[in-house]
Amino acid sequence: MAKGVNKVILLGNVGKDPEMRATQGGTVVANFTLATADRQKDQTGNWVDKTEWHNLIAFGRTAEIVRDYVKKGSQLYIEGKIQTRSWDDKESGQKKYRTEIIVNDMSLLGGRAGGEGGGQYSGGRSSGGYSQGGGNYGNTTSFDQRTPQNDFANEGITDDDIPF
Amino acid sequence: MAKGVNKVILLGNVGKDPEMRATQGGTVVANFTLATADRQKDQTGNWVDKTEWHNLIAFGRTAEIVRDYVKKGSQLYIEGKIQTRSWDDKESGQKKYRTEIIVNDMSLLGGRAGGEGGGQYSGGRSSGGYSQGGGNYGNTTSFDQRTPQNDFANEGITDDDIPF
Amino acid sequence: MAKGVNKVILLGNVGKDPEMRATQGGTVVANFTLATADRQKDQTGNWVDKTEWHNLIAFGRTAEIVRDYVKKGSQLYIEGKIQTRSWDDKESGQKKYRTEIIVNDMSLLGGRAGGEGGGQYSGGRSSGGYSQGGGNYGNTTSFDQRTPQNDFANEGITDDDIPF
Amino acid sequence: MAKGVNKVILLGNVGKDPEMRATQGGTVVANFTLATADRQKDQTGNWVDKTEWHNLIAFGRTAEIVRDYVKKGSQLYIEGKIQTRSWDDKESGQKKYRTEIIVNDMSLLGGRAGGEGGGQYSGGRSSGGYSQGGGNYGNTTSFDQRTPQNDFANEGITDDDIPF
DNA sequence: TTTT
DNA sequence: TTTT
Repeated sequence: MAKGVNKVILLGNVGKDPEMRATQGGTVVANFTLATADRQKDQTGNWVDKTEWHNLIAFGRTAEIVRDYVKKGSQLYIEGKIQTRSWDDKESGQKKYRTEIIVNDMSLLGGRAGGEGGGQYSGGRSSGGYSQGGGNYGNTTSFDQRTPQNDFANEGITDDDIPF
Repeated sequence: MAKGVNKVILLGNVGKDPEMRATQGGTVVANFTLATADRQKDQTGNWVDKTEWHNLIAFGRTAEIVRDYVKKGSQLYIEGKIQTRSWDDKESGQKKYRTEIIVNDMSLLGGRAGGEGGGQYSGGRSSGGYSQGGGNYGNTTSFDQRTPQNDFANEGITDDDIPF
Repeated sequence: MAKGVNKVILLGNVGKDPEMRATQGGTVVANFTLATADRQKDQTGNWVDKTEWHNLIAFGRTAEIVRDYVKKGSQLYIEGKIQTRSWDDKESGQKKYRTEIIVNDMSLLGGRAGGEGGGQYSGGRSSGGYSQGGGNYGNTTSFDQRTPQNDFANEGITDDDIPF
Repeated sequence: MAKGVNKVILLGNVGKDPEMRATQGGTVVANFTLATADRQKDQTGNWVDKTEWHNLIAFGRTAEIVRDYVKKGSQLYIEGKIQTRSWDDKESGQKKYRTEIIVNDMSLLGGRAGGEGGGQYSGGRSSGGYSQGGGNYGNTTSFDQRTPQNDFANEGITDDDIPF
């Protein structure tokens, strides 16, 4: 089979500084949110602004770029795909779902990124460049990967969920 | 403001015959699922097929076309946007989320649509054509809209959620 | 039939201030160019930058927004479709082709647009809003529409080419 | 730099059997046309069908798949980018332009492909897989690559135009 | 002809 | 939680 298309294009602003993690296998993972502003008519026919929030996740080289250049407020263009993970919530016993956009391509736009100057990066196909070995960035960056195997424990993510 | 983009492009096959409903206001609503097949490498480097399921929702004129032409197995091209609704689950008291693709454009492809011949339709921008008045299709179609106001009660949808 | 898709997504910078014209029927028309930067490998395996130039054309309400907010240097996100027009070149007698992107949606990004402050606009579906009657903007804007019927004479465009 | 996006999505039918060629360097090249059907309003407000023809070009592994599975009538989903080449026409001395869609991704749909059964293929990112060495397909396929270096001579294409 |  |  394999004749599907699952493509997402987003342009919006980052809600918070990305959260950096790593898998057991050492793959860098970045989680962040993106707000896309929409304008639509309400029942009375008035135009109202509506913000949709998206959960984004990046892996490997793309995640490293997110770590280095993306921050709260950054304006981003994103290409990715939709993925819904599910797991059994330990507390309630209920099945839980979380829909995320896996980032494949990215362009940092000229938005007022939080701080000091803002990097400029446009991701390519990240062709073959995923650094899966994990690196020595542990103590030079802001995230703690001492126990990466537990990072997603509460929502059941494992290395099996890494899409490559 | 309002410089966001929230766009989804899907190409896949419909999982079940669409479920038809209507809002209190009489807007026709179609819910269905779409499977997009993907091929990705697993940890051992082998190519494995993976199917992603998407929840789709169409309104008004688009929903009527879904009702008339889309069935289990239909191969569809879809353009839409991502929307995540949330509500408080009455049983568990937990906050629940459901991410859906709101269908804006649609093309029926030549896939093996369930049955007798298959309609052919390519949705345009549905330009101004949403029939919000509800119609007299109640007893000529397969869905029961006697109590449309209750259709989404279990997941908290109201006319406020209709995006136009 | 009608099951086609013809969609273009561009993100880049405007090359020159837009040229404004009008058709005989009074529809405002904006022509401008957009540069999209690409990075690709050359034969020796080095990454080289390459700029692709696109001819964009907007009509009606969208053209008015281009006129009012877009200038040389503006960073734009564009959605549109590809259209190739052909005509017989009067001088050489040869068939000539010109491929253009018809702009359907547009978002002005935070790029350093030429001048004084820069407007912010994100085009919607231009839903039903094309002002086809022509207006009294003749002497309040920078373009001269006294003889609109001649504007495209050299490349054979007529009102028939306006896609709506 | 390098924050551009140049993306094309097409869904339509192939106009003729693809023409296969090869560059001096041995890269397989496929040229074909794709028709996308559109429905738009004419001046009198009637809906008229309009077909837009696109020139497509595929390289390497993607071209081989085109050669093996695509034929006149095939229904295709395409992702690619726009590229305009220019050269000086030797006869008239005029500058000539040709806009093409470079195919990056492709899905064969269930349309009535010319003949005997139709292959099924969905191109991935063709990640790193372009076979640039040329192969021994010379006498097993329908195209003659004895003098590949001359194939594009009349429109000035060289290996420099191959985008990788 | 743009942009970084 | 972003942005204008």
